Amino acid sequence: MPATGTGDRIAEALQLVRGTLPITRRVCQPGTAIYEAGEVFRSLHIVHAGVFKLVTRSSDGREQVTGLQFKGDWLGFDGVASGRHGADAVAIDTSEIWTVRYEDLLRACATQPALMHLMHVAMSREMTRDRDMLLSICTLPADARVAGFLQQWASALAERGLRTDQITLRMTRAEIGNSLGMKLETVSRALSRLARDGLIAFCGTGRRDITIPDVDALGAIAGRHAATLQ
Amino acid sequence: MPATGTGDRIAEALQLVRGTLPITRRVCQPGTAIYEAGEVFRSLHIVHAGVFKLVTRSSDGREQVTGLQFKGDWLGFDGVASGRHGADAVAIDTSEIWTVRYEDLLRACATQPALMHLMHVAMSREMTRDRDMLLSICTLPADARVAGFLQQWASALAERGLRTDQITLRMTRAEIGNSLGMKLETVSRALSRLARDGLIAFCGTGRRDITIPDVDALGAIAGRHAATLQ
DNA sequence: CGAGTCCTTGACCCGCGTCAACGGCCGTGG
DNA sequence: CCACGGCCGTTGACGCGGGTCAAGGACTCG
Repeated sequence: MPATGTGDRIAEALQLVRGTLPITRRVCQPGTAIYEAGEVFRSLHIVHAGVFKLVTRSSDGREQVTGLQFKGDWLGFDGVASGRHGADAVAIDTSEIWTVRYEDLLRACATQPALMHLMHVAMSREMTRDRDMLLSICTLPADARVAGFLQQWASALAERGLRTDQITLRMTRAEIGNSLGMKLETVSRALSRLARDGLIAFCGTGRRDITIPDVDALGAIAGRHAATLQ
Repeated sequence: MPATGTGDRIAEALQLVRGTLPITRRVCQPGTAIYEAGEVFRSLHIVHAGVFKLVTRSSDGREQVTGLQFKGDWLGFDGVASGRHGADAVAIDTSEIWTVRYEDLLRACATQPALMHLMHVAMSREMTRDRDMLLSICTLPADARVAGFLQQWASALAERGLRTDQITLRMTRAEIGNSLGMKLETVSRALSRLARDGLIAFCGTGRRDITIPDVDALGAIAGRHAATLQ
């Protein structure tokens, strides 16, 4: 499958960063944290391969997956405001991360407007995504949220030119549930219902590999529910 | 009550922007929208007085309050990524807004690192706030969310040096509920329970003016619930 | 004084959380 | 080789928090 326009944009962005800044690369195994909440903020990171989850914690022990970052997404913006990170960034797949010192980035931005805009776009996109997430969680029932999650995952892969005919979820049911504001049993049931209705199909031995015959049909089930509201 | 450290920071930030950029000022009545979802993005806005809500909408008619912005907060970042706004920004009180063209801002940032950092801090803070919101909504029961909402509102006022002994909620129960992911009846019941337990008290004729004898006690009820989880 | 909006409170119900049992897949060690 | 325990996923039964529906009170603006 050829890279899409968005995929090209991501590649260009990565090029631009690599061309204008000193970066360090690092490969991470699933489970390793790039940074953790409370750590002093010094650097930003760009996902070059793999997937990361952002985990926000409260002082009393509650925790919440507040974002999933794919290739081209940035990590670490949460530290800019206070000088300390506000979440953990954990690899959920074998991943490669590029790291740039925030200081270097600021300096480079002064002479490279394109670079600055790039960063702003990344932050802006992330804010929009967070809000869409909030919208889904607050207004959709469990099944639609799971369907939306799969659709988002699939389109994230598609944008990056990766195969979407067969998808391997790199998260447990509990993690998916946490990121969607529901419990693991609810995720399991939702997936079973989606499979029964033919919107997805499990393949392979484990139950983490799925195929999505029609991505748009998945996205439509959110709308279908909303329609019954009126 | 004297301005706190944070209040000073906000004042300084406003000074810096006004000193280095052409801005336009505008006073808004409650209900007026600074921008709406879908509009072409050209400018950023800084709240100079009053309160704004951000309303995110889905294509099928669901809508969600995804943020409240007080003095010193910025509006419009959601438009940077795509060139179009992704939400409505609506005044919920008589407010004054300062507007700067994004283009001008970028130019000024090239020579004024402090200005650039200021903007980054504002974006970063907003992302952190969004995620804390998600955490609350996904992990706390209704009463604790309402308590947290009041606490946040009170501390937003306190940071800006405004009186917090008596607070006027500038939103209907429906709006509060929407922003917290619950229905207006649930908000009403939660407030009644908080009042019965002495954590808040209604004052004045309408039921929008409340006093909070102990702000920290309000914040603690979230933790109290979390403690029972273990 | 009437209409409209907002808020409160009760009664009922349902989606999802909780608890529990069970099966599959893995790595480890006898 | 199989036995074992740990983790993950599925499914059922049941209960509860909060959504839904409905009635009524308080305030505001004509």
